[in-house]
Amino acid sequence: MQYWLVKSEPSVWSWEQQVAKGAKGEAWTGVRNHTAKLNMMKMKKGDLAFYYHSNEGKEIVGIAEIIREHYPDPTDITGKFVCVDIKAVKPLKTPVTLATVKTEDRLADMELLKYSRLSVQSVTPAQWKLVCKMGGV
DNA sequence: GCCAACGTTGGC
DNA sequence: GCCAACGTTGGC
Repeated sequence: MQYWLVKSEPSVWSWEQQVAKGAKGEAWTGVRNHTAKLNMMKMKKGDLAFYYHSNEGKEIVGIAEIIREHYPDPTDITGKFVCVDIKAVKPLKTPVTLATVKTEDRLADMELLKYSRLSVQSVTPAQWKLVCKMGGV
């Protein structure tokens, strides 16, 4: 069981849209970065991921579950990139903002702070627990 | 295979 | 809107 963090601009694909898809979930497409791709290829069915809103909000808003492991991204004409299917599990009671993450010493190593441009990141179990606690879950 | 130029992302 | 970080492209 591994933990992840996926990022989306709410104006492109928001948590609310993800929730509206329900248990069927939605393909997480459009990733065009090889580091992110490698992370997606490591994802297993049942793994959990934080759902982060970039640009607007800049906060972790919810928890999603990987419901289908990687397969070729249908939106990628070159066939090089992959996607996974995810579904919304539950929202954080209190969204954890980027500013809050920055003030927490124990989260100083989060990839969110180190590699701000990476759209699919891994999260350690310790980081996962702490962010859940901070988010009221 | 190096590296400069350029494009994109995302925080501020 | 600016800029830093970083990925990609293309000339040599």
